[in-house]
Amino acid sequence: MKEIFAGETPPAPAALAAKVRTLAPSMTRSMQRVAETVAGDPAGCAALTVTGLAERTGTSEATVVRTARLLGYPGYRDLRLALAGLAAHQQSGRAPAVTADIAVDDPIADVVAKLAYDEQQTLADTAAGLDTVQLGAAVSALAAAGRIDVYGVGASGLVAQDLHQKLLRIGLIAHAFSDPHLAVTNAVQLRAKDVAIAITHSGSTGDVIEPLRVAFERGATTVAITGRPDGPVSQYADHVLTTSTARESELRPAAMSSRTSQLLVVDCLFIGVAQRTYETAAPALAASYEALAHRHSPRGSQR
Amino acid sequence: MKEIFAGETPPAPAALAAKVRTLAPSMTRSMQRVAETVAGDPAGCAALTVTGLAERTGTSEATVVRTARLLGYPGYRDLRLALAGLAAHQQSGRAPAVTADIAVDDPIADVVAKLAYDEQQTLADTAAGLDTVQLGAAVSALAAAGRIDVYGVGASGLVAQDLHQKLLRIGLIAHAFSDPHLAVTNAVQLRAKDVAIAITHSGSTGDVIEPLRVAFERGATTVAITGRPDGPVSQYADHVLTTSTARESELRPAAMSSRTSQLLVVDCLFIGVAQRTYETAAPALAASYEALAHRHSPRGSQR
DNA sequence: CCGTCCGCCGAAAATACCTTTCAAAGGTGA
DNA sequence: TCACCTTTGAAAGGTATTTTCGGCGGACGG
Repeated sequence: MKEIFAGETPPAPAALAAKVRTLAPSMTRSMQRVAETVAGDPAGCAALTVTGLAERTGTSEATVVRTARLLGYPGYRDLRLALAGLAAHQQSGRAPAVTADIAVDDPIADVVAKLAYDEQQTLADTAAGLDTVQLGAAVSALAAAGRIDVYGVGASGLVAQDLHQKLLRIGLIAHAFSDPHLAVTNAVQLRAKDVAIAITHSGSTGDVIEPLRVAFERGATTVAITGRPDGPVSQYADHVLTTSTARESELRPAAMSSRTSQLLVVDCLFIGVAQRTYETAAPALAASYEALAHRHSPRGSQR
Repeated sequence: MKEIFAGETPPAPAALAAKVRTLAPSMTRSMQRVAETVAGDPAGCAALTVTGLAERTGTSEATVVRTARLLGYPGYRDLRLALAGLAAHQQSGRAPAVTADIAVDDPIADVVAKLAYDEQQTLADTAAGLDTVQLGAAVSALAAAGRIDVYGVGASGLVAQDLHQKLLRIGLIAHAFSDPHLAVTNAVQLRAKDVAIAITHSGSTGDVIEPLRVAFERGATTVAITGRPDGPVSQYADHVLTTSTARESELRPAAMSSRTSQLLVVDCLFIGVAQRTYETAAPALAASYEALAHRHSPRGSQR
């Protein structure tokens, strides 16, 4: 678990709000105050010195610097620069309207609009926060893998299956496990050239970490897709792909936005692998399409 | 002679290049060098300290500060902040390339951007095209249903399972079938108060239409979630919810965007039902959250 | 051609700001 | 309750920025 955090986050362009949300759970109270203040008013904070921001948040300079570090910057100075950039950025793109939470008495049309907006937001945040270097490394590993195991339980289990289906379609040998026992017993079979992928929003789902650990110890390349890159799962992951965490509410469980985010990551992995293995992937995709065609409207369909 | 410049120029937003040109004649040689460097590469200069910029322009710190003053900023620090903002601004200006298709040789970062953009587009299209009346009717049927069966095969099967999981979470009696035989044999059991939902992008997947037909004939309320509302599946559907179809390409199969679209519809159904059955849904959601909590980070996480 | 003046320039001192260290306060589990 | 670990802010320690100040070079008049 040596340098999991080394270069974990690039300077971060505009996805600051998303990053704050992602990292908030792993922050201490005072750091959260700082992070929220910063995310809430980038422009205002950019004008403040360390001391100023410390006063405004009722904390100390040290805490402000610590927060800046956690957000991926070398120090406060750089956070401040990023803040200035972000301020200029959102100055141009005027604010949207449907930021409100979904309420019990919202008419159905509002629900549609808000959900769509939230999911779009989640996608944007995920894309902005995704470390393309890690992604590229994961793609390379997948493209060269002899065998690929994907672990996920609950809502993440469906994402695991989605990835599984996709990889099969381009001719790779992949398996998806939702059963922790099966996952572990199969993980034991993995060799150095193989790849194991764990999908967990919380980053601390034991049922998923365990098989990844086994795969890691067997020498396989391991990938974690998680919303908590600092969580336990990262200990056994060679490459960590961070999904974004949207605000949740009583009616909108976290599973919903995490799923959207995870699926985007999975899609990126898939496309990336398909590019690398184009020679075999393209015909395989075409073949699977062909094979399905005749299953559409074979019976019935008399107008 | 301190405040000659006080209030002379406002912070200056993005018209820095223009200001440089305007003020250039009144500048001394070294100051012009600094100003031109800054105007030429705002992003690069934003990363430099006073000393760095002084070296790069072959001048001294004092000159850099003097230049910053002349440009209307209190000091170099503020010029640098403005520079960072300007850099971010013109960074965002160059992003219209994402409308293009995903190519085999796209760098991974482009893949991420394009995929995210496409999926966002799909969401917007779906939300815009969704018939809220049909949706409301479907929600009512679900909220009042005694039993709910969901059919979907292939990629749509995962969506069916997603809906299934969600409905279970709020205490409804739901089942998802990917196996056409099981689906049909179970559809026979449905009664008038029950609901059957078929999910098929093509609208003509026989394996899914067949159980829906059975359910329809048994008198259950039937719902179709399809990208082809004019397809055969609609014959047996009381309510048709239309998903949007994004352009697909060789590398990006239709399944990808249809899934995004279907999931949004499913989410809307879920939230809608949760609203209608709030009294029972809220505690059920809370309970399922509670039940899962202790499965997170049971082991590991030393450090 | 020389001397003096004037304004530009940069080295270095002075200051403001940022970062690090360290010890105390607060919380947690045994 | 105690020991231990985490969090936190005060203050020391560094760096970056600003200011000061004297030198340098050109311009102009003698």
